[in-house]
Amino acid sequence: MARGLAKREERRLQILACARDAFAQRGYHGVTVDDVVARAQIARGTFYLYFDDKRAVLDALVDEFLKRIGGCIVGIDIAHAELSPREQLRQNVDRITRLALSEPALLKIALRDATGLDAAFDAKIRSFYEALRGLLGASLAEGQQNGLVREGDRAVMVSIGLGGLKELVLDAVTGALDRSPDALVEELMRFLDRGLLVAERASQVHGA
Amino acid sequence: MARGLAKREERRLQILACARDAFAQRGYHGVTVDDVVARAQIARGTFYLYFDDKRAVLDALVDEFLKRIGGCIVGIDIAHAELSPREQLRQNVDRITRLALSEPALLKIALRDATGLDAAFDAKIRSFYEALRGLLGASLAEGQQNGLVREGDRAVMVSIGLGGLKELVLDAVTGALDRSPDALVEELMRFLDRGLLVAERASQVHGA
Amino acid sequence: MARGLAKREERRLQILACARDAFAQRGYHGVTVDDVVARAQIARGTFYLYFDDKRAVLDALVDEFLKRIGGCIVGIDIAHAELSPREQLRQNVDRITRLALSEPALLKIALRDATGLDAAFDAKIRSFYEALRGLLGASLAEGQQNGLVREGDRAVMVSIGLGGLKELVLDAVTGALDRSPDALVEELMRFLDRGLLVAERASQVHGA
Amino acid sequence: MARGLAKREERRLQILACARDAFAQRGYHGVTVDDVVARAQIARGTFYLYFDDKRAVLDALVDEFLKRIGGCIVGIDIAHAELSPREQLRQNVDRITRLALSEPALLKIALRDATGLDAAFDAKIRSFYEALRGLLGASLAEGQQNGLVREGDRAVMVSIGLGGLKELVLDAVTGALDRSPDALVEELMRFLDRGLLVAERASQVHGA
DNA sequence: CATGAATGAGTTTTCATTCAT
DNA sequence: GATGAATGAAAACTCATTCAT
Repeated sequence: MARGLAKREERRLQILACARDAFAQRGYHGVTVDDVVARAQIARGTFYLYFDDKRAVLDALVDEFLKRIGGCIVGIDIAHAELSPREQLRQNVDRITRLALSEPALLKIALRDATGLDAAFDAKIRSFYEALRGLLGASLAEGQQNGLVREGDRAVMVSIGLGGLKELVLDAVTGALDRSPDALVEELMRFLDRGLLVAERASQVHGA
Repeated sequence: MARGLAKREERRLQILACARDAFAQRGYHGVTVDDVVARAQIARGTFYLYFDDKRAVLDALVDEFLKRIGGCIVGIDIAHAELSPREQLRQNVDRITRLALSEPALLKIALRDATGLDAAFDAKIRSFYEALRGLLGASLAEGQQNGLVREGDRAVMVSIGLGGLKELVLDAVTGALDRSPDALVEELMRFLDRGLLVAERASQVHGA
Repeated sequence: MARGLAKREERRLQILACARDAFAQRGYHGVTVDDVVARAQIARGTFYLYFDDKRAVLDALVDEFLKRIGGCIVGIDIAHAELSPREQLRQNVDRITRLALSEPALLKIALRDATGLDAAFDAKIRSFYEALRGLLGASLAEGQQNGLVREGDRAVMVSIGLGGLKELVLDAVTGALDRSPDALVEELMRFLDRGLLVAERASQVHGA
Repeated sequence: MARGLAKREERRLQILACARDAFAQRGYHGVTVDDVVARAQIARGTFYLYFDDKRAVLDALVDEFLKRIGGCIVGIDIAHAELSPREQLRQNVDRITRLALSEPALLKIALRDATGLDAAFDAKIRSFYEALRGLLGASLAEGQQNGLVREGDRAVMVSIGLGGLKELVLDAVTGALDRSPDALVEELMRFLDRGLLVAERASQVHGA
């Protein structure tokens, strides 16, 4: 019985993997259930023994990916004994980046296909983002109170930061940007540390 | 004759506007030609008098939007008489932001639907991005040579900057972020100016 | 007024000619009303000022062609003062062949497209054939009574003869057979001479 | 598995038969896929499990028919031990005639619908005719050399002979000519005897 | 459980015909 | 009369889903 369950789970994962690769290559709408079952070498009907419908596969893939992304995020403890808040942040970014690069297919799917499908799906994605934005916003607030984060509109900061990270890993995964995870993380941290421009600051320094 | 052409163009625009709104609301794949013609209050066949197929409408919408986005971007002249490079950059960002916020539907379509459709479409989008990345990369290089931009991996900087801007305007347009264009632009410029974090730098300064 | 009518007729003929060429090239079903009006350089609506519908054009073309074919056929007068029955037959064949070769487009249309369209059309074609078969059958009967035509199943003879002539002119017109009308007629007559007619041979024998 | 294949072939044949009857009655263009599936009592989608499109059904029907017609044709062996060349020719005609009369629907389709559809189809039909004409022409040439066939333009003879046969079987099948296959064949042979062949006549003359 | 043949709702697209200008 | 934009019925085709074996 346990054996049977394990086998069932195995096949479920096989279907998920095949669907994931297909979705990543041709997009959710460009993939038919036929494509998936052909890759998985199963019969069409079998697919429906494991998933309610085509959408459910995307659901499962995205849910799992979001869960794993969520698992990468560890709240920052300002009073941490060993790690500075910045280092904790860096490790968060590092974990996310490594996960993203290790799952290029899932990343593409989550960022490209998992939006605009239907109301229920959008709500799920949106709720994940809201939660994430809330968490990050709170962290920024705490950081600001402790002088670790500059003053500024936190919601906007979150958008920029998240967008920057998303584009970074997406570009890395689609080949537009061929860098090691380390390089990406370090460069992102520098961005957070200092931004991009020196001119104004220099003049301010001169002016000071 | 001129009258006829004007009328034709008018109807074309009417169809484009209806399709744009439909796409923005339900996504390209969630919209049927029937939906579009119902909105436009025209017959199904009329649609095909103005566009070869559904894809052609998306093409037209995205092409035009990319063209307008491109029109917002003015190369930065370091030797400009009146405007500092930073101010020129700010104006670029400002124009793009205002355009994006003034066309929420097009923005959603361009960022959500215009990818993963088919090879031809992907190639077009990709080529736009490549060109944009090239332009920005070159600007960064020049900025670095002139001490206006900090050292760093320019391709990565471009990804982060573009991603930040994209997410910012998308969040603004989808309601996740309710801010005036001015506020968004100013906050983005602060990000470019200084990044996000102060703690480490402060401690480094203290340590120095 | 007469002028106006002449003009109207002229345009009607122009449309007919364009439709004829289009039908001959691409077949009735492969031709759209658009194709015809484009060739005729008229507006779509104008077409319907001259013909009730697309079928009516085919009707007109085929009717006229059948009428002209019918006009080629002159009943054979056994007691003719100058021309032998065989010569009268030869002239019939000659006229038909020349007409067919002079109107390749109409010939193709009449033999390829004018069948299987709808009941009414089929009935018309069928009635033409029936009349033709009746006429030829009667001629054969008279010929048999007068010893000019060998005994045999007249209906079958008619089928074979008509089929042979049809294929001959069709092959000539489609390029499968590049011969002068004279050559075609002479060869067909030889076929009839030694296969259908006894009179000439008989008389030759008698004369010998 | 073998069972499954047999079942599949059975259904394929069922669809072909229904399409064949529909095409024969209303012509290829007058038949919709819906008509065919209604006759076959299957769902629309099922049709497309067995054929790529409507054209493919016609293709299959015509291909098979042409193959069967081709199978009726046996090259004539002048030195045959038992059968005279004429008898061999008669048997060829007999086989074709019987096949044609046994498949009235296919005959109508092959002769009426299978032309002017599209370039590919036309090319196929044309190539069949060319091959047939080539074969018959060569036979005639050999017959002429051996004094079995009268002198004359062989290509023209072929056209007339083929046309005669085509019209004969078509008339028989459409009801214009109600005769037994034997009667048709005998009458056609008489036509050829006294129109194409010299041997018999020569002997008759000699006998006289 | 697994299969894959069958289903039929849903879309796209064409094109003969109409009608306001 | 002439025009050509607009119409919408009709057809082909796809594909997610079901169900008998």
